[in-house]
Amino acid sequence: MHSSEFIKGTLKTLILKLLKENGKMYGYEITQCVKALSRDTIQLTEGALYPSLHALELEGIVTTESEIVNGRARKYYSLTPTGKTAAKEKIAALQSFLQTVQVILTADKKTIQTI
Amino acid sequence: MHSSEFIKGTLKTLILKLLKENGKMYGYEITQCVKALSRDTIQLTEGALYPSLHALELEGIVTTESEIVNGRARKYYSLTPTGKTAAKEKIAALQSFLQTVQVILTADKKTIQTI
DNA sequence: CTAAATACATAAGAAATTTAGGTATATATT
DNA sequence: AATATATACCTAAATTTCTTATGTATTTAG
Repeated sequence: MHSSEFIKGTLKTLILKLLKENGKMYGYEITQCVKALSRDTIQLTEGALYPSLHALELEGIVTTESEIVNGRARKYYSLTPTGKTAAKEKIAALQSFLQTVQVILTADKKTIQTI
Repeated sequence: MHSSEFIKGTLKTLILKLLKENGKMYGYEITQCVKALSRDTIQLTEGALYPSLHALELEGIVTTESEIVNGRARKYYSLTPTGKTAAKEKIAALQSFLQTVQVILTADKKTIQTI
């Protein structure tokens, strides 16, 4: 279960993507979802996740509602109207960026040297 | 020329990729190369680039040689033997990570909700 | 009954980047 | 001739973001 050092900067956008598709999710659920979707290669740390969620709330991107389920507190996060717009933009921007990086990483000598 | 906030964590690996293909490059050349390969969407900042290069040198990943070209000093960076191995690993790791993130970003509701 | 899983949180420290500044030469523009 | 732009390097303070470590608490599995 080799975690990667590359999550930097992508965490918030990944959260927004999951919230966009799932409607609402709670923190622990997000960690498990990312773990499953990444085939156990990305294990979000709680020390990174919760502060990110709190920041998104402060920014007005998400709202929260607390529930007690099976005797345990859960805090559900969902996108605000502003958040939905922001999510679309962020997701598109990240996809575009990833594609650009892929182009660079897969470029061959000729392509790079003819610049 | 909209720069992205996602470069976080990928900078060193991008440098290694370019050095791997080009043999040796100097700082300014790296910024121009990334700019061109990214169609002007990624403009490396010098404040990020030079400290990264210096760190790679300290780590023994790259070595330097200075030259005067057209009356201006250039500092060429190239991979050490250790660096070549490290570069291959880093590049492969980043590609694998990017693919994983792409999978998540392009997953649809059904896929995500059936976890 | 104890460990693991579930579920939240924060805080100190480390790492990486942004922002802003500095130096200097060559070339293109006015 | 003067000025702006491009080339070429560098650093340092502040900020952001993440890791690591720690804490609390309940449920479930062994």
